[in-house]
Parts: sequence; structure tokens; C-alpha cells
Amino acid sequence: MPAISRPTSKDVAQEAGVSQSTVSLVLGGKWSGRVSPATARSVRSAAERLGYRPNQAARNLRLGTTRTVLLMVPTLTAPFFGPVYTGAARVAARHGFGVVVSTWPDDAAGPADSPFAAPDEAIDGILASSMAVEALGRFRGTPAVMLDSGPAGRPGAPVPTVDFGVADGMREIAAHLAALGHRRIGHVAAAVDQWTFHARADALAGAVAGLPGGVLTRSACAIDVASAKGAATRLLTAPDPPTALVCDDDLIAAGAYKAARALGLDVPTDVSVTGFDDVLLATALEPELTTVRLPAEELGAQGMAALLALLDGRAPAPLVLPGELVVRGSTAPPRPR
Amino acid sequence: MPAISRPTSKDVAQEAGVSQSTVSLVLGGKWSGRVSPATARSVRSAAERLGYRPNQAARNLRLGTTRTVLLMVPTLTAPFFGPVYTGAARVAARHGFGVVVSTWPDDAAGPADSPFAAPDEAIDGILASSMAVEALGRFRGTPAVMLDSGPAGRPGAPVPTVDFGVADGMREIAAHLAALGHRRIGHVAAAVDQWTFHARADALAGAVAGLPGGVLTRSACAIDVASAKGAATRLLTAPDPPTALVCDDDLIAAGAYKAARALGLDVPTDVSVTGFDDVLLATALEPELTTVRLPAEELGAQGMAALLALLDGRAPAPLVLPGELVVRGSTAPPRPR
DNA sequence: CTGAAAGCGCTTACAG
DNA sequence: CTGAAAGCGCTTACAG
Repeated sequence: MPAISRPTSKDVAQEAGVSQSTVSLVLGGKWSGRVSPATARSVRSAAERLGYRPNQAARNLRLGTTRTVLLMVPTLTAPFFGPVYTGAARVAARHGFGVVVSTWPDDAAGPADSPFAAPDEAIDGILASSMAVEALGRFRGTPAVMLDSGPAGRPGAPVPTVDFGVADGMREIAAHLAALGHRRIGHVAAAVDQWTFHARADALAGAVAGLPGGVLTRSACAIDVASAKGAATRLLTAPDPPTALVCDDDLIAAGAYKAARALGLDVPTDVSVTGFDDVLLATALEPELTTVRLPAEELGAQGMAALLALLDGRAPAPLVLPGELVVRGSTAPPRPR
Repeated sequence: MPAISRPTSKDVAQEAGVSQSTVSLVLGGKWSGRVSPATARSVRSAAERLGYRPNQAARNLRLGTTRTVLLMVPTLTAPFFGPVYTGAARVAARHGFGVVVSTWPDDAAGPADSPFAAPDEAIDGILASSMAVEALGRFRGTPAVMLDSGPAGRPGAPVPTVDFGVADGMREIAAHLAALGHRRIGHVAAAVDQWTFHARADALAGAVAGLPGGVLTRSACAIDVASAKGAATRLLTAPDPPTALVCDDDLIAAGAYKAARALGLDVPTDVSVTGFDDVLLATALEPELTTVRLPAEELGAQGMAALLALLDGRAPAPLVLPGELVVRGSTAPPRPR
């Protein structure tokens, strides 16, 4: 508790020689035509002199809002989270909103047991990331926007959506590999029941099917290095193995690198490897990883903008943020057989 | 805005047939000796029936608190941030507190331009991570706890602290390398003016100085792969190069790997490499990285516990959380000359 | 153009 | 043991 209590609108009123309501009107920007410009000026200067900041609790109580938004993410430890939060918080702050975070796997335990029970109860809206639409049921009645939860713009989508263009990104990877001469593609797929991974799988399957002589094999794994290494090994040790491994995630690609090395295969001379997301890891690997950059911070920012629009009574259109193919050293023409 | 307005304590009072003040007393846990047990029971059951949740805005206004804590971190995108936030938020929620986040490099721009200007103004306390004590000046008057900002327990430290035992961690690394037979050690140091890196450098210097025949060389770099690769290259191409590279950070170690490979040196046969932190990257690298695990989530949790104690009028003792040496495949005996 | 007043939902002396 | 009342700092009709 600060030693000196903060000035209130009453203090400003006294300083400016007007009533408290006038101060509220002026500082709330609702004075034009109701307060003389001269009075408005003197109120503003008094507020500045005193360093006045409105008390949010009082404002919230009066208005019945909290100016707080809940961001729900699958996990706080994935590198994906930081940028999404950053983007969302930046846009929120610009409108005087705060952002609190919750992870959704904990939800099964119910609100009482949830580590975020407290802020949960005083929220104006929800930004739910990488979450099945159905899981939003618990919050029916609270304005929500879904991020990375596709399919964007699906008819009858219950809430506005912002998604990555993962299908296009995957098609770019396929086209890049095809141009290098690859025909036998192995998909090291994330065994995670999220829209984004289904979309990636479908896009890749479609692209390879459209490739003359294209052959797709697939092995699924959890999103961790050890599991990915196992899945990649299965692909690479099958008869007639793929010449390129398309991985659903940069971390999975790291596992693919390990599988290749353990089999005595060089990346990219013996086998090409691609990732997805472009996190820090992508350039820490050797060779650096060809991958698709997903604008995570932009996802948070656009999602928050959509939620604020929704709170404002508007209906934001579904939005798709394109990924960008980043070609680095992990892809090369296949070794001639 | 939900269609049906939430029940208030007045509704509970009506349902239970008592006054609103009695409801407040009972639900606030201040009833013993003032309200009969039977009445308390009926209030509680009425509250449950109605699904009553106290309005935090009203509570905050009345009490003059916000039940919100600000967590300041250097950057949101480092893998360090997620776990710290998680730990802090978990403990905070248990006490009905929320956590908002801010990055401190932005502070130079001043509160008005800060992306977190809004929550900034209504905060009960501050958790400042990896920040020079002096930089806290702006918040003088607000209760604060410093994380990873050492030196812990320094006489006259202005605020309670929670730190990692980085010096001990670094000594463990030195002892591990010494036991393997290394004498010529290269320090790939983070050129970042934070306490933790000064402590690491000092501890390593001391340990090598205490080693018969020990020789320490050093090269500084930014915490990114390319810069680290350059610094490691300088060390490895010097006359009489080190047989082990001690890196201030796992990401720097990734750069050291690249430097070694570019010079045709194998890790760990030709050169041993160690990291610090044990982030996801450590096991994604090939070979997996010997490093010191820092309990980041615990740092957030203990820091929040200390801040809550401070808010409660107690003076938490300085706390040091030990790191743990994790030996993996990147260290081995030096090649005999 | 300006001010007095009500009321948001709580907590906490105070009176019975 | 219980209740009526004040008041936290705002916003917004309402009256002049």
C-alpha cells in the first residue's frame, strides 16, 4: 500500500474548482456540448497536475464490466504461448483491458480446482487458442473468439475465429520439395487431436496425391523429441523409404534429425527434413531447418482485436493469417538412386 | 455480457432470510462468535444454491486493493518466461490474486506508452524478474519481490529476493569437467549485464583457478545462436584451445555446437560442451546437452509466495533455489594430446 | 453549461 | 447474535 493515497476525481474537482461530475464527464470524453471548453481545459490540467488516474475498481463496479479478458492456451510451456500473449496483451492494453491466462487441460477439474478460478469469475470475454469449439461450452454466454481452432469461417461457427493458413503452408512445403525432385514423402505427424494438425495432414495428402509419382507414408508421434525420433525411424527403415520427411512441428523435426543421424543418414544429402512454426529451435539445429513461419504474435493481436469488436457489438469476419515458407539448409535434391 | 445477471449478496440474503451484512460476515469467514452456526449454514447453502460469487470489483473498491500482481520479465519470448508465469499464477490464484505481465525493456518509454499502462495502475505488488535492483525505482512505494536478480540476502537489499543458486551450479559443471580430466576450459559468456551472468562468470573463474593446471579463456556474445557460434569459434581457433566449452545458456551451447561442427570437431569426442537452464532445446540437440536445470516454475511460485507474505505484513527471508547438474551426451574425457 | 444525487456490490464499524 | 447504515470512487440520468 503506497504511503500517499492516490488522488480521486473529487480531488481533481476541488483543484479545478468544479464538481466531481464535471470531472468525470471531461475525463471520460463525454463533455462536448455539455461543458465549456475552458472548464474542460482546467479540469484536464488539474488532473495532470495531481497525476490523477481513475480507479478501475470503481469504474468496473459502476459499469458492470471488468475490462479483463481470459486467454486460454493448451500449455504455458510451449514456445508458441509467449508471442500469442504478447500480441493479445498489446492490443488489449491499448483499450484499457488486461489479460489473464489459463491453460485448458486443467479445465476438466472444474472451476473450483482450476488454478485460475479467481480471475475466471470476473471476465468480459475469452480468447481460446488451439481448442476444439465444443470445449467452449462451459463459457456459453461469455463473448469468445477462437484462435487456431478452425475451420475458419465454417458456416454456423458459433464464435468469430482467427486461424493460421496451415493448409497453404503445407502446400508450399510440398511444392518446395517437389521442385527439388522429391516424390516419396514421409509425414511425421503429430498425434494430437487439434484442427491444425488435421488440416496439415489433409493438405499434405492432397498435395502429394497431385504429384505425378508421388507416394506418401505416415507415422504419428507425440510432440516431443523422443517420440518423434521413433516415428521418423519407422519411416526411414521401411522398404523404399521416403527421401524427405515432412514434420508437423519444429520439435518433431529435431527428432527426425536424430533418427537420421542414428541411421547414419546426413541431412539434407541423404534425407530432407522440414518443420512447422519456425520457433527458436529451427535455427539452433544443424543444419538450420526449412520450415513455415506462423505469425503467433499476430494471431494474439488479431484475436484480441476481434474480441474487442465483439464486445463492442460488432461481428468480426473470420480471419486467416498466412504462414511463410522459410527455406534453410535442411532441404536439398534427393540423392540419385 | 451474460444474459442473466449474477446473484449478489443481497440475493443470497433474501434466499437465506437474513440481512446482507450477515451474508458478508459468513462468506468472509468472519462470523465465528458473531453469527449462530445454524444461520451460517443456511447462508452457505443459499449461496451455493444460487451459485453466488462475490463481485471482485466491489470488493476491491471497498478494500482499496486490486488483488492483482504485476510480473515483470525481460522478454516474453524466452523459454524461461512460461514456467515462471505458471508458478506465480498458480500460487496467486490460490489466494484469489490474478497476475498480469509486463516486459521491462519497454519501460524506458514511460507508463503512458507502455503496452501495459492500464493494469500498471491498479496493482497490489510487483514481481520483478532478472532485473537490476536499481531499475525498481519507478515503483518505489509498491511492495515488490525480485526474482533472479541477486545477490540474494545482500545486506540492505531493499526488497525480498528469490534467486537461483547459479554459482553452485556453475561449480558443479566445473567439477564434472575436472573429473573427466579437462583443464583448459573456454567460457562462452553471455554479454548481458545481469547479476546471474556475473555470478556464473565469477564462479567458473574461481573453480578453474582452484584446479591444478586449470586455464580459463573467455569470449562474450549475445544470447543468440549466430553470436554464440562466433564467440565459440574464436575460442576454438586460438592457440592451445580449450577442450571444453562452458556456455552461459543452452542457446549459446547450440551456437557452440555449430562452431565445433564447422571446424570439423566432434562433440563430445573433440570438445565437450555444457549449457545452462535445461530448456526444451537441450534434449533436441544432438548429442543431448549436459546442463544445469534451473527450477523456473519454482522461482515463480516461491516469488509469489514471498510477495503475498510481504503484502500480509511479514518479511520473507531471502531464498535460493538450487540448480541441478544434468549430465547428458555432450561431455566426455578430453582427447589425449 | 453545471451540479446534486443515486447507485454499482461489497466490508465493517456501530447500534441494538 | 443480527441488522441498518456508511462509504469505497466512479458514471449517468436528472434538475436546474
